[in-house]
Amino acid sequence: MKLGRDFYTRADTLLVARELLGKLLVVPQGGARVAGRVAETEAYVGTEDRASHAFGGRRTARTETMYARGGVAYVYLVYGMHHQFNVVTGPEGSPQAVLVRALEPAEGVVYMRRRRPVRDERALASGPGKLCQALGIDRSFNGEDLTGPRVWLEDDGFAVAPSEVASGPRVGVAYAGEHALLPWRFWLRGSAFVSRK
DNA sequence: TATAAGATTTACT
DNA sequence: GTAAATCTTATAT
Repeated sequence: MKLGRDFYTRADTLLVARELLGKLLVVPQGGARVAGRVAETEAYVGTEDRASHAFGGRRTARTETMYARGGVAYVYLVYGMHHQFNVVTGPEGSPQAVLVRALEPAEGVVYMRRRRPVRDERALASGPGKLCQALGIDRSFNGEDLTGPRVWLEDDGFAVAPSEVASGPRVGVAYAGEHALLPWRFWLRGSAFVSRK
């Protein structure tokens, strides 16, 4: 079933990041379901996190979405060419989000392959930019309500035991100093679909 | 105004 | 392993 507002608005973003593992990210298109199981996430926590776009309370046209209430999509462009899909968490005015970094293709794989002609299924969505290309997520999804009909996360009963969740430092945030070392990246232990080997 | 660097991926050496 | 592609934002002229 589709995750409701209450899942996202909780205060503990790290908990949301952990619990998103194993859920399905669904983007219906062409009358079909296109979905992947979340294999890797990263938490970006509020104004104190030097790695976060909202560090120090920064507020720009791009980061405005991070300040929305939990349960909306934060989609932006990095390096001028790759989209990143995030889930906003916490209450309105609290800029926190969880970056979805990797998916295991689950439904509508043919639609994903149409946009990403790769041989190995493991390369379809094993990275934050890759999964956006595979699912057709672009900036038009920024601010989209995750309890609405265009994109959402759902629980299909797939259980993830605590021992199956691994954690470690986040990727690509070396500029964040000591905050770059915090174990705020989570992934399914042993999954072949995470972004790094 | 100009420049540098980034929550990355891919192709080529 | 290194480099290129190229939009947004921050900081320096």
